[in-house]
Amino acid sequence: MRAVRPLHEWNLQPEQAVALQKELARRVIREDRLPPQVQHIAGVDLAINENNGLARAAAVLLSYPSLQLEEQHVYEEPVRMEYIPGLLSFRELPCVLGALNLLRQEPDLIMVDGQGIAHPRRLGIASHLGLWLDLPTIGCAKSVLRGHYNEQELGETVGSWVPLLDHGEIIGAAVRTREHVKPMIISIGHRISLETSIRYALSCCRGYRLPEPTRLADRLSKNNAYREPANRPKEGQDTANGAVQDSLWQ
DNA sequence: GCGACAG
DNA sequence: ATCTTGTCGC
Repeated sequence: MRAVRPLHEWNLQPEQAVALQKELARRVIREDRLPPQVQHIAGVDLAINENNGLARAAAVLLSYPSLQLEEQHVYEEPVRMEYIPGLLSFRELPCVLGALNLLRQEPDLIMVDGQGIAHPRRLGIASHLGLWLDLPTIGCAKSVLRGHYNEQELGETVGSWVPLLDHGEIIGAAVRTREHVKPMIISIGHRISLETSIRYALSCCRGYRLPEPTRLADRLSKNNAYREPANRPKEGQDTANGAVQDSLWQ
């Protein structure tokens, strides 16, 4: 993907990061500023391997609306910061950017595993990423960080949704992406409206709770992460080698 | 002081 | 995020 101008430093103290978030939040665009024809949607996620201290980010690119997988990349680097609620982007974004940088095709829209503006300072990881790349983004979280919604009024059928409210302000929506399953928390990331965000989130679902972009990125970030079965001889491998390795197991 | 707290 | 077996329901 094209190179972008860094917005700021990443290695900041928590209080500096908080101050920066307040500053950046003012730049988030909450209206639709995306191509009339969205043809490619990217999904990103990150997993951590506690065995080696590495964070592995995954970026996938899907065609839209067909949702065919066109690209998938992973990028690893050491975990740089502990998890602090509200400061997730400072822990995960540098690595996520590394994965997105491997894309050949620039996406029209990016879906992120986490909040957009449904955040204490209105700058969740999706919004932060959108500002950094100046691309439309949507926050697709599995749970609430900030705000509340009325569970009673949320229907059980796919497509129903209720607003996520923070002291009366609408900061997102609880969206039923799958029947009888906990709703996704969808919020504006950047350069998109809430209504449009919900529309894309739903049109990217294929029978699972998570929209495909995020679901596939989530899977990719975990699958390659520390999953090499021990010495299992492969087809066509020298039998003598297998014998030697078998003996080493004794 | 107590509760809440993306991933 | 990660751990972790069975279990309830469409």
